[in-house]
Amino acid sequence: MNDTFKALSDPTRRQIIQLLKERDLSAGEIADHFTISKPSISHHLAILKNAKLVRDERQGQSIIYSLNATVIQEALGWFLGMMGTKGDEQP
Amino acid sequence: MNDTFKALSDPTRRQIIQLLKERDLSAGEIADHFTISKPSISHHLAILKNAKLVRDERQGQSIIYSLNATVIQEALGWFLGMMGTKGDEQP
DNA sequence: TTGATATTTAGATAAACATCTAAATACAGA
DNA sequence: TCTGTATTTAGATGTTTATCTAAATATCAA
Repeated sequence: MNDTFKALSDPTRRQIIQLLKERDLSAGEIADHFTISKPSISHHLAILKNAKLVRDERQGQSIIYSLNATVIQEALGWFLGMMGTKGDEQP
Repeated sequence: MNDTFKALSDPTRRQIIQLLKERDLSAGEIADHFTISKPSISHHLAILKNAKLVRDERQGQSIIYSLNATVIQEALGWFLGMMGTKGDEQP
């Protein structure tokens, strides 16, 4: 779960997640939304992939990235449990 | 909001939040839960404080740390919005 | 197979970060 | 006011991280 938080600690990567919330995108399409170089975006994608927050699938020349809904939900739940304030536990 | 995620990207700091979920603690009591030095813990506390995730209040010789419930709730909401998967938006 | 497009890998660099020890500050009690 | 306790600040160090350019790999189309 540490990988998840590390992955989310970078603003570019969070923005990538938000983009993928709209629709699946190729690596190049993702890179087009940023000013940093394609290799840098590729690196960020690798980190997101390693954290299993996104999946990739080759489609011809392109590689299409998509959110891994399952792991996103898991992260959401974990975050809720971690951050939930004192009064939240109901026995 | 970037400060929030940066603050949460470190396992020690997440553990501190979990400790403070139980009850308010002095800096020293917090440090006792870890093997790293007190100055290091102090540094982590400063980062959490800067992100407004915790508050501090001097009480005699000690400084008591507590969760800032408001900001925690905000962070929770922001995270939910950020991570929420595609189907989540209901018009 | 050759050429063009899409993406990643390699290698380098500078900035940010976690950690330490030693010293400074703040407070309480005698 | 002196002493002891609690905490933070300063300064140093090694590691991790984000970024870049150049080169490698993979796929498609002619």
